[in-house]
Amino acid sequence: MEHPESEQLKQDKLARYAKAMGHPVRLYVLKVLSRQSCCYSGDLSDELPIAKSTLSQHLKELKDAGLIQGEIEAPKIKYCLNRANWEEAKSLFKSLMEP
Amino acid sequence: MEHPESEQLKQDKLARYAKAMGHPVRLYVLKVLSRQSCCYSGDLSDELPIAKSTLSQHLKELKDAGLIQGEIEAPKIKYCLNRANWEEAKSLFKSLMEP
DNA sequence: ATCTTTGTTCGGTATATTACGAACAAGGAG
DNA sequence: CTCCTTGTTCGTAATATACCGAACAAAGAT
Repeated sequence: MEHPESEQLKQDKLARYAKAMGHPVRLYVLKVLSRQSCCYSGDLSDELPIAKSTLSQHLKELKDAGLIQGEIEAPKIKYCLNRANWEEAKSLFKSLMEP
Repeated sequence: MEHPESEQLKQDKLARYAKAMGHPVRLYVLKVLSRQSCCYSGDLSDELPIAKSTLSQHLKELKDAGLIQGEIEAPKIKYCLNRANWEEAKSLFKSLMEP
């Protein structure tokens, strides 16, 4: 019997998730999204003391890491957690920290 | 009744922990240490395909983030998890991901 | 006192991150 | 069509990260 996924691969995945979470702004976004279904970029922009373009960059990083996803709802964009990957991240953190 | 610690502060702490965990090598070190009490830098060096100096840098980052601590046991250095902070990190991740 | 082992620190380089404002798209409103 | 709103992308700059080999420091071994 072997692993369906190598430890190495899991490690790299978790590192990727952790890295994406390694900034206060991105963590804030994730917190908001984990507590409500979705939100608009503008909502976040109102609450955060950073330029729109900077926020956009952070959202892109979260998207690239697979933690969130955006859906166009013109003229806005609705952001939600990527639930599947969020659960995966949770499970990877758990198995690291609660062996 | 209020928070003994502001949400903001917790967020920043978690971001700091997450950032420290955001690299495969550092994650590997943490995994090893979470499964055995301690280890020596040399043990890690043998298993990792990176220069000693690079490993040393990663260990320093983990130390600066408060996740590990080193104890001199000449001529080696024994590294252990910083249990208190490890538990704190665990709890912060939990409260983010399992609200 | 010299050698050896173990790690850290230094110097250097390449790449990545964070941030901003200005310019640019996309699409609804008037 | 022209304006307005919403976000992204571009250009740029400062700082941080990741990595290596060489030099250095500490302390036990010979």
